[in-house]
Amino acid sequence: MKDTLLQLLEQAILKMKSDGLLTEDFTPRLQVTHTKDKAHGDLATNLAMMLSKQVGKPPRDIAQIIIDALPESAAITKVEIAGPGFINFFMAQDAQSAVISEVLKAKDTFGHNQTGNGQKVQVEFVSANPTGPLHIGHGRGAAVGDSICRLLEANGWDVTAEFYYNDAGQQINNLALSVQARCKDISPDDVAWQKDWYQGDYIKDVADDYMAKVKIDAEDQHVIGKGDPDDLEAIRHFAVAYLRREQDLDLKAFAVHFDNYFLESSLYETGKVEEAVKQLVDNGFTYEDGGALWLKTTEFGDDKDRVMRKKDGGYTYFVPDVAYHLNKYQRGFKKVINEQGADHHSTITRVRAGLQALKMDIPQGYPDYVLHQMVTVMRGGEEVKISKRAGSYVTLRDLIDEVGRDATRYFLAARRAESQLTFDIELAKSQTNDNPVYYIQYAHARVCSAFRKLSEVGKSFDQTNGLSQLELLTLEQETDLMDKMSQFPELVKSAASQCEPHVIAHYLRDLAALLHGYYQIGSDDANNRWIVDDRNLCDARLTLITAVKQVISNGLHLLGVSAPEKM
RNA sequence: GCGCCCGUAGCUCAUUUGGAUAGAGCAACGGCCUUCUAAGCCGUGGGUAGCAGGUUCGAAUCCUGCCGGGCGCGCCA
Repeated sequence: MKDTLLQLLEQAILKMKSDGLLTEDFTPRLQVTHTKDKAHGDLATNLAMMLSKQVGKPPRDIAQIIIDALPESAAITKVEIAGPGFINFFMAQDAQSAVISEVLKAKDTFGHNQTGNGQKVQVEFVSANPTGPLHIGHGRGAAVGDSICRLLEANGWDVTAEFYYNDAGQQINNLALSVQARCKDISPDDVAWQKDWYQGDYIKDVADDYMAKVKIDAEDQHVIGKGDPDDLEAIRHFAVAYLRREQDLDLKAFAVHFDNYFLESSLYETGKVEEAVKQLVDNGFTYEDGGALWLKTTEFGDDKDRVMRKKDGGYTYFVPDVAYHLNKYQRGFKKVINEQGADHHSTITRVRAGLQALKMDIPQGYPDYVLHQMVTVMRGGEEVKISKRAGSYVTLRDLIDEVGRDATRYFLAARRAESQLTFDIELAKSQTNDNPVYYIQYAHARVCSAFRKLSEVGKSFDQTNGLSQLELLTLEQETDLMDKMSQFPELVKSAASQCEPHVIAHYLRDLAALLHGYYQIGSDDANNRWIVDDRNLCDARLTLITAVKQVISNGLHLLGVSAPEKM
């Protein structure tokens, strides 16, 4: 419907150009929006106001010129000039109902497009260090990142979801030392316990399994506990595998899938870190000071230079990160999106600076970042403090077990990433109308329920007939649903380009509300029920709600939330 | 102190890239089950969009300065 209007407006602009009202090289960015208020018609454009300066006439006069230049179309029943110069379009009922057959034809691909044109894009998210179970912050990253992947796929991109394991460096040493201490029955209360060791109970579990020579089957490694508390290397290997497996299980429970797991350690093993460092040194962007090697990140917008190689000879964390992102680029990912917690935002400047300093013609803004702000967990009105060291934190797995996967994913993806998020466990758990997840799922289930009722009362549904009777759908609730569904494709497009999955959540809430309202008018007046005696009207209505059910299902899928048939 | 993010109804949040009278849900209040699922619907009240300027036909949205909150500012990751 919107596309039809856009084409008509383009023709009008061409005509205005040939009439000499617009210069040939002027191509305005056409904007057609769905109106909020039905008194303003179905669609509206601000074109006249945008052309005002170029043409040198008042917007309302230009609006009239545009209308005169507009080709005749059966899709439009009325055009009005309103307010400061909006042009409002009232669309014909059959132009509105066309969306229903589009949905039913495209089914689970309705709303999809080919904007990405099959190009490769990599989304890196979660990337938790293998030093402990995933917590709710990782959960937010998982929910948002996975949803971005689904959105990009729906927009025709060739998506690779990647998890980067920082399995090298000091923190892994601390992990190994913590486990070793536990193997030797040293507990956090003992004086021998170092303050930067990990205290959580899970460390004890790792130590027990290591000593008991348990076999660990992680995603791509299989390790058997050696049982020797003095072999730190064996402990390290075992602990990393153990925690990777735990994280894999967390992600599986969360229905988040990764195409590739990338190990930081592999960058050292293949010499990629050394290569990158050499390149940076050769390009003259480094210097030695105080026994350390520095990168001149200030030449790329940083507020101070950063140490690359410490006095002790080890590299700081962002050096392998630079090598890693060079590797992404060399793997052919011209577009890369990194979804991370905002507490790591200072790495952005460093990684980008490092990539520029390599002089490998990597574009300046590479890679893209989506940063999510911190999550606060509330339980019974009290904030649950998250402390990894103390081990007193809500793990993602606990949350999924207690709240459920669908609700957890929905709540974590339903807010803009940049805003701080309060996760209320009681609210997410509640199976009442407070909870938007169930509200939306119920709308889906309600349609399914209607079809179960249909067969109970011995009636049947003829969708082909329904599609030929759509003109019977003239109730306000019916045209509202059509209008809402027709917005879904645009939303999928903008949500992907902006990396904003939360708009899908809000859209679904609105669509579900319209569906529930449509159901309800059948209670007030039996003539308005979905299942009615009039065969044609019944088929038409059931065709409409079948389409709505499909769109809800498609939207929920983008969020990784299930669409139950029954609740 | 410096950098990034945020500030919209009592609470949690939207606002389709600058559009029309800023919208939902929850909470409060009043209605609706002889029903295709009441996990639902309808109605009422609730706003100086942190504050002050600026940009323009038009600003919650863009710019500047304050105020408030979060995160970061390590030769940790």
